[in-house]
Amino acid sequence: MATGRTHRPATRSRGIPEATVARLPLYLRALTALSERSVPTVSSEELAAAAGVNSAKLRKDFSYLGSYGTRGVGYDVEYLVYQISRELGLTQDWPVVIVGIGNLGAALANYGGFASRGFRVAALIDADPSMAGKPVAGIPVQHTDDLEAIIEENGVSIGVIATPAGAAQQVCDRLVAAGVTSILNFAPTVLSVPDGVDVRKVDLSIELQILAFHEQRKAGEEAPGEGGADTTPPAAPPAAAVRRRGEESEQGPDGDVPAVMPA
Amino acid sequence: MATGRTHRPATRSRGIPEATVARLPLYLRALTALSERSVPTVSSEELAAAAGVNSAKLRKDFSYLGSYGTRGVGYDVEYLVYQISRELGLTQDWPVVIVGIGNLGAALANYGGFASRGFRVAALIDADPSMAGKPVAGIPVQHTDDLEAIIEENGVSIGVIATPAGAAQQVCDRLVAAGVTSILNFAPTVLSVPDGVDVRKVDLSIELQILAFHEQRKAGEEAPGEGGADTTPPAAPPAAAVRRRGEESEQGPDGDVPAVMPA
DNA sequence: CCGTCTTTGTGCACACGTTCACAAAGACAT
DNA sequence: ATGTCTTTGTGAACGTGTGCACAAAGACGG
Repeated sequence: MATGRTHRPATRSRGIPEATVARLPLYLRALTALSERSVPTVSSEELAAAAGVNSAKLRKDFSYLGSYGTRGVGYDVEYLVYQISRELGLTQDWPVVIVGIGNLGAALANYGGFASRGFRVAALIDADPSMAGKPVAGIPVQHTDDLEAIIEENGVSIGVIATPAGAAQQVCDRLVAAGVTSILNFAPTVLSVPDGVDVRKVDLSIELQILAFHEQRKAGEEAPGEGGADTTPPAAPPAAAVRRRGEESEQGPDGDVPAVMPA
Repeated sequence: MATGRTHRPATRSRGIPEATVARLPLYLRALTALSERSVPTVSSEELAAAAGVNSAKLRKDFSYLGSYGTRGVGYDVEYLVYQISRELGLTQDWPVVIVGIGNLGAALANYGGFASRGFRVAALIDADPSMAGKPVAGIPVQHTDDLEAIIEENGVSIGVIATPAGAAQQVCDRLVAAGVTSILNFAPTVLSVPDGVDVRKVDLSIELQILAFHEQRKAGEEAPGEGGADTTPPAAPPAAAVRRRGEESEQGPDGDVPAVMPA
């Protein structure tokens, strides 16, 4: 039970809200593009459009960083690029390791956007001995046995897990034990980590399921009277669990999908 | 300016909160694992632990679906699997196309978790003529020219974009024009889509930058007096933009990083 | 049939995030 | 200098999400 926390209540450390932090990279990318086109300044309106957000939100986000920006003019692109980079910690180099060099791991290793912004692939690690030494994206794959040594030697604090689900927790534990305190998890599993370790997950399957939900919603609203069960009615509920559905006063008052009553 | 909406305010269609929808796949995965182990029932406490969330949150999430579950006992695993699957629209098959068969696209095509839950890779599409016909993950790659025909023939409503950033918007436009209404975007760009089209993005670079932020935060708190600028002080702000920083009454009252004063 | 014990379902309070709308700050022209 | 005009920075209102804590529901034993 007390193995480790999975949720992260400690995020609200100081100052910048988590939602804002998550948008900073977006702003940074838009600003970088402007910088490459030698645009000297942008208004919040323009930048917001480029980043795909609301201009008020953008201004509030920036207000957490400080009062950069000039009223009546806008923001100095170069200056803002630097400020956001600094805030995100991109003025220094972050060595990362990728564990699990299958299809996905290899794709990640080859991904250009990695190195572009302060991140450097320090090592590729795989459990398959036959992969050892084989270069992927110009970097020789190393064996899992050396994981701890690699982490320590390179001062790695960010690890990327691209292993099968079954191996993820074990790899995670070893990474954490070796000193990694931030993990990006591509394996479809919930990772347990001790306090102080950040985990972010990227899960293709989950994203698709969320899309499917909305997709179904759209289809059901256009063509009503179709969104019922179309496969075999499933196992019956334990006893008399199927009863109300939107009865208390909550929920929408329109023709809802009735709870499937089997048996 | 009025090219298309990027934010999605239309999500709150009816009933189930977006945050809950995003967690349903998590519950479903945990439940499926239990189902395979032939566990008949789970309590909210157990299931919450398996899904890495708070049990109160889980119960509230389920309460939006209806009153499945038996007090004093818990939830019937099989029944709940079905209910969530149905709610997510996984009782039907969703044909998807993957556009851009590079390293990442190929990895996605090979990803097993795809087919496992209602999703079927209907086609792989790439702009490179030399790839046409070449099988990836057992599916022959087709050329971009046939995109519209493929979408229509297969009734595809979900598209995955794994192209380089430069091509993403163009591909997106074609997908949408051909009838796709949900897009999963792996390209590091903001996509503009008309109302009614859902876009979810997966961006490795952004995730890493968020981790870097927290990583820097951790390092800065442990060893104070180190987290300053360590690269060249950047371009000067436009005029006199650098002034206050946490002066109004907001922000943490401790020794903050002073705004770098260049020149 | 009644009492006890477990676990759900949810009202309520609070925290977080978003958006509006406007005063204040400065650029720029005259 | 002074006035006008643009755009920032932010107070305040609102909406969404989270977590506590407890009443109600039902299983189960006697």
